[in-house]
Amino acid sequence: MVTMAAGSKAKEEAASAAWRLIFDYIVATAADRVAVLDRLGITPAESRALSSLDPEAGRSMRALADEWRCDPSNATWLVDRLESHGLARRVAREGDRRVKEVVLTAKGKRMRGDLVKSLYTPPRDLLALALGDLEALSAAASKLPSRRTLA
Amino acid sequence: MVTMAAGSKAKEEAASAAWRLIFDYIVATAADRVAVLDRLGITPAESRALSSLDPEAGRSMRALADEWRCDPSNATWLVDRLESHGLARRVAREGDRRVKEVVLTAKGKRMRGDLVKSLYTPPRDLLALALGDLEALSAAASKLPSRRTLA
DNA sequence: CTGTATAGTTGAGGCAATTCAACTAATGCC
DNA sequence: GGCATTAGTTGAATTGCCTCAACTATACAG
Repeated sequence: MVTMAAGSKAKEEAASAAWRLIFDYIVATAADRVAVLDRLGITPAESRALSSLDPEAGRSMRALADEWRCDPSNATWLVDRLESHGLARRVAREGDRRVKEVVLTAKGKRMRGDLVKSLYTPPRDLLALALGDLEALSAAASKLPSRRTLA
Repeated sequence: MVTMAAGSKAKEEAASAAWRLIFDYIVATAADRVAVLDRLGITPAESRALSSLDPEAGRSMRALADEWRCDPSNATWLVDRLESHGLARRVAREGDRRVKEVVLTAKGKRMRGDLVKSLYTPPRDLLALALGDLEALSAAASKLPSRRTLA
C-alpha cells in the first residue's frame, strides 16, 4: 500500500522472521510439554482445567464453561474428571444453591503448582543463549500483550 | 551449586523470564491456530501429517509412522484421511512394491502451502512492536536450535 | 403462588485418535 | 524353493472430547 508508513515493510519482515523462529521453537519443544502431562498423569483438557482454577478462589461451573467455550455438560464432565482424580470438589454457593463453586483440593493445588512450574521451566537450550540475548528476548516479549497468565 | 560459573544464576532467571513471556504469548494466541485449521477443515493430526509431507518427495508409511511415533496402523488411518480429502495418494515404490510412498496431490500441496503460510504469519500484536525489538527477537531466537522447520 | 429463567446434570451419541492382534503381500537370504 | 523379515492393512476395542436434548432443582418476578 502506497500510503503505508515508511519502514512498515521492514517491520513486517522482521516480525515474520521472529515469529517463524519462535513458532518453530515451540513446535520443536512440544514433546517436553507432553512429557509433563504424562508425568502428572493428566490429559491436555485436564491441564487446561487445572490451570483455569484459582488456588484460592472457587469458580462456578458456568464461569468455567464460558471460559472453555464449551457446553455446560462438557464442563460437568471435565470437573467430574478432576474430582475423580481428587484434584477438585464442588461446593454449593451460599445464598444461591443452584451454583456450584469448583475449588481445588490440597492435591489439586499441589498438582497445579507442579504443572505451572514445569510448563514455565525454560527448555534446556534456552540456557545456552548469552545473557544479553535472553535479556533482549525478555525485553521484547514483555511488550507483547499477554492476555492471560498462569499463577 | 557453588561450583557454577559466575552469572549462571542471572542467566537462569533471564531464561525463565523470557520463556514465561513467550509461553504465555503462545497460549494467548492458540485460538488463532485453531481458527486456521477450522478454516482449512482439517484436524490437528491432519495438519501435522500434512506438514510432514514434502511437496516434492514422497515418504513411506513406515517413515511417517516413525516420525509420528505411532503404530503403523495409525499412520494408515491418518493417510487414509488425507486421501479421502484428496490431499495425498499412495504410490508403490519402484523396486520394492511392499513400500508405499505417500505423495501430496496438487490440492494437498496447495493446502500445505496455505497451512504453513498461515501458521507462519505473525499475530497482529507482533507488528505493534518496534523494529528494534523485532530484530532483537529474531537475533536471539535464531540462536536457538530449531530441530525441524516447515517449508 | 405461579410461571419463567438460570445452574447444573444425565444420557445418548459421535468423531478423533490411538493401540493391539491378526492378517496379506512382497523381498531376499541361504 | 523355503523361510524369516519387512511393509502395510484390517478389525476390534478403548479413551478423550464434545454436542444436543431432556431433565431436576433452585431462584425470582409479578
